[in-house]
Amino acid sequence: MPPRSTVATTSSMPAAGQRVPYSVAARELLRNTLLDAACHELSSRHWADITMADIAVAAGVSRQTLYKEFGSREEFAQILVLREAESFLDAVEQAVGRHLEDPSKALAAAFDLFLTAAAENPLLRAIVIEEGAEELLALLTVHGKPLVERAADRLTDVMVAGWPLMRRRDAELLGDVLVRLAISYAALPNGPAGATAAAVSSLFQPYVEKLVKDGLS
Amino acid sequence: MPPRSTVATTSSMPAAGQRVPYSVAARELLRNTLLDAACHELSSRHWADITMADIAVAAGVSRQTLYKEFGSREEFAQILVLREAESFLDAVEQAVGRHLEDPSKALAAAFDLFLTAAAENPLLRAIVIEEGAEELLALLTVHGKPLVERAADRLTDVMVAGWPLMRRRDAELLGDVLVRLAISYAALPNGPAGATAAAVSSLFQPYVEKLVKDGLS
DNA sequence: TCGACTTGTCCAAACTCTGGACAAGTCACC
DNA sequence: GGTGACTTGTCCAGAGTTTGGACAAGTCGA
Repeated sequence: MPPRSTVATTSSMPAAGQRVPYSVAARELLRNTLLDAACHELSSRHWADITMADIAVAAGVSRQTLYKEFGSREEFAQILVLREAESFLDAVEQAVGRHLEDPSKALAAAFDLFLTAAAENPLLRAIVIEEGAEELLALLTVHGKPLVERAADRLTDVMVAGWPLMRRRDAELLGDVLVRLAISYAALPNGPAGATAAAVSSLFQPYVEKLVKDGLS
Repeated sequence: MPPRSTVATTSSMPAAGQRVPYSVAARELLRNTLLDAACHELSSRHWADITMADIAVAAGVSRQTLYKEFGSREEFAQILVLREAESFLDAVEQAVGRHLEDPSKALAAAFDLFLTAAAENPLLRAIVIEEGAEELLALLTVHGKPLVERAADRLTDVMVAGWPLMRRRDAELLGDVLVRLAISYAALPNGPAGATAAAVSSLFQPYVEKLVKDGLS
């Protein structure tokens, strides 16, 4: 089995263990092999020092194949970041699911889990701590539209599914705000994860309780 | 993620999570996709009713590719059985490793685990319980040389590694005998797994204790 | 004995990956 | 401010795989 370090399955998780035709699985494997190779390189060098040729070689593939699969260095970086985000979102969804009875606790648990994992994640550490990763940093912030939208969407979906009385437009706002806060605290922590999570959770508690209980807008 | 149902990694398990170049991973994926497809078909039909074309289609690949990868139907079946065996051997090795201090307990635990897993394994059930799998059955018995040798080898290795005083030629005999017994009881159970395991273990206990303690031949 | 079907092999066409080349751009360094 | 070393992104011919259609030989039930 080709091992993926941080992510359980690939992006859109269709009913685990499903039968995938070889051609699809092979393409997925190629993309993951390349993304994995980049992650691996990142553990020893700065993003700015890693060339497309390095990544191709590390994946055991030609530079041409890399370009064919991900149009440009920019796109490659974008997808690298998005893939990592999916694994965080998987974890966050599970955390929320474990506290459906208490939205405030769910929020705190998800935030705590996210910040703790973020502090340990190799890719995020490379972006946040080290120099020479400005290009990647931009993908979380000024060029982070795809990331924020995708994350807010998934967060919205899990909230609407878990708390049916909550209106979608309220969940959308909350999702967007929470994602932005999460990224901010991941990029620039402010004390231990648990404390930040508790603080943010207490701040949103009244609002969330209201939405969940009587669905007011 | 390309899902393998029963086996954790592919045969010769090299230090999990190791970086594999794409071309190698892709070939492995192709083989596993085909073997998985066959397993899947076996859960609804007899082996004799499954054509090579069925397997190729189920894997999303041409019949030609299947033949190129595994010369013939015979070879394919052989490798299907051997792959399943590797997953059993992984489990058995772990069971032995958990009881290194008491060889008799190790033997009983491994035998128990093997028989229990064998009773539930879809491929083995297809061979043992259903009609129309004679071709596969032969691969465990009259044509089972590759299987028995491979299993005995791995068992020998784990014993020699775990109990250094044991002589290799004694371990080889013991490995061979145990594998043959295990196959026999898997094919034709004789009471519950635990009871069989305990009985076999008690039978071998004096011999094993002697080999482990003073390495006499 | 016939017809339907399978296995195993062949081949040309389609597709994918490779590796060498090149223009355009960046950047350190003189 | 120019030079050389290096990277990105694109191109292309050639190598390697996969495909699908075809066929001989064999099996098996009717």
